[in-house]
Amino acid sequence: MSKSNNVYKDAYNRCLRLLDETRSLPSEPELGTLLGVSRTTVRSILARMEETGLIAWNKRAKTVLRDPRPDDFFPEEETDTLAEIIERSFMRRLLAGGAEAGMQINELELAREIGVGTTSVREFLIRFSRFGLIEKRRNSHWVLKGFTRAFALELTEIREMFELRSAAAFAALPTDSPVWADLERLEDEHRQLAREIATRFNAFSELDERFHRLIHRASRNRFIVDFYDVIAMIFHYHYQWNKAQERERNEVAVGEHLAYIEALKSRDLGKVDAACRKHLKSARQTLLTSIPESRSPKS
Amino acid sequence: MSKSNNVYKDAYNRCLRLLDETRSLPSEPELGTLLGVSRTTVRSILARMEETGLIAWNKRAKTVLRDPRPDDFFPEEETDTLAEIIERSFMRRLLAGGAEAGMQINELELAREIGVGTTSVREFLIRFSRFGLIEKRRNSHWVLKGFTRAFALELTEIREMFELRSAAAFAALPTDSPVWADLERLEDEHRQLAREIATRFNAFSELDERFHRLIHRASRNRFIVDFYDVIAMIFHYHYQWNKAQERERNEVAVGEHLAYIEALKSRDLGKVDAACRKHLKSARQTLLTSIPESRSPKS
DNA sequence: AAACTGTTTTTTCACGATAAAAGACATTAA
DNA sequence: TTAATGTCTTTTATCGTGAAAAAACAGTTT
Repeated sequence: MSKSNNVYKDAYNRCLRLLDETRSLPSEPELGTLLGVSRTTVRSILARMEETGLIAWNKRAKTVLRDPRPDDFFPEEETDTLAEIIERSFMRRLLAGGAEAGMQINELELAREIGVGTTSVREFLIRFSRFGLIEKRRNSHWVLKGFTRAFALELTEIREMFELRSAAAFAALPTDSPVWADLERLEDEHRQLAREIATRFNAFSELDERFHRLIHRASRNRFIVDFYDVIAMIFHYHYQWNKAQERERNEVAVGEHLAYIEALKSRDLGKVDAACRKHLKSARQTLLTSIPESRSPKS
Repeated sequence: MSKSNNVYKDAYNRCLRLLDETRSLPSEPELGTLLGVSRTTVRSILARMEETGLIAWNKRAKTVLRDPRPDDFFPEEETDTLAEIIERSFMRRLLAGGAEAGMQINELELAREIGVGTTSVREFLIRFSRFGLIEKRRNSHWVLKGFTRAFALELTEIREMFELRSAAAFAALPTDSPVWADLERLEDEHRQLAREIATRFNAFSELDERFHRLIHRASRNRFIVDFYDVIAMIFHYHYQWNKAQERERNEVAVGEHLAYIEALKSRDLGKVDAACRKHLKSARQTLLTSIPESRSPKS
């Protein structure tokens, strides 16, 4: 089977959505940058669109013939990367109980269960290892360290250290820095969400990530910026896992973000520190309450 | 070729050194734990030792017949892991000039040049990416970010944050904690080295790593402990690269370590902070002076 | 019966091969 | 003569395969 063409399928679907807006498509290189793929892939997309009668394609002329129908799209699940598929499978197993700390992870078994080659699983595990949840025994298997209370505490300790520093750096940024406009925009989005919190509360997690990433970027330190990947990953699955009082939690968080933004805009380091601390404290609390008490944390 | 038997060869060599000390070898499982390999490998080793007339092997009886000769050993280079070989090759290219920031890395070319499969190179690059020196373009090549001044500054910023916190945690450890004995032992080694600094100054880098790892471990935070891998890696190659004034630098560092150890033993947080800061500052300076001025740091 | 040795099965590690995707080069149109 | 299209080459992503190494099982010895 060697390689799935999910890049093509995903780009094709995104290109279909473009069709609604225009009567004719731009040049191949332009489409390429627009979709984030190479011209080779763009041409496959165009070829198929011609075949299915969506467009007429002759050299530079790419005229839209009809609007895309639902069945023109490739099914969602065929557009995922292998890495995403493996990650989801792995996290499901990890969170859906029975994942005791110390348990060993079998590459071959995982690969068979997901229906992929061992190489992909190996590469996934290597990439995943930086999240601190698994560990490799030299020349041997991987060991699961478990999504425990200790893990959450270690993670949040670093997070707090990094974010306090980033927030301070943010506040010290010159007034003409473009981040202030970004912050303004995020503030608007927060206010909007606050108004519609009753119905749109699940839109928070995405906004949360963008907000914190903006702040972390102010540190101008790749290790701090990269570490947010760990946090984002954990919170991503945590949100899916723990739906208890989601609406209330998010409402509180939006309020804290707004206060935090206010503090940043004041550029008063004392206020920034206080607002940041307050938010991080409740974020930690949220994470901690969702973790079941650890059983017997051995070695 | 599929897989080299470097585990066997390395364990065999180490086992040869064991032969000098005893008249007969222990049981297979015991040898296994001693050498850190499985019983399967132990049996291969014993089989070969019997063949070459080093021992007589009959079930439990493994009597040493003669002392090992130099030519009994496998050549050193055959005992390295593929990962080590790739890392060395890669770092040599990276440090030996011509490694401009922004340059792209070609898996296939690297693999061919080193004479290994692409899979091993890919896995190496994924593992190596956490050091922050390279970055992956989705569905495409890796990009070298370069061993620049900016990199060194970002690295040391985190290092200082982590070490100051770890040192404070260390000083707060209860008196009956085993780390105090470890520290005592390290202090002795430092004193010894200080006395013989003229001849043994290159023994410092190994001692340095052990000392700092001991301190970082006091943080009881996996992210802090793991981050020392990044530091260790950089300093390892940095030591090989920059030999200028090595003796003087190391002499100074040993002195700083001793003051640092003294401060830790006093358990006075103010003193610890001061000693730690002082040492980290000069460590940063050392690293920075060895990096040539960056040319044009783009994007 | 506890700990060892002998044997078999399973898993990890690394390779070469192949389709997807990217990239480079040659050609043509505006 | 610039920027597109058409064509060809190279690189990346993924798999199946096989040897090395680990692990499990079964039979022995003390």
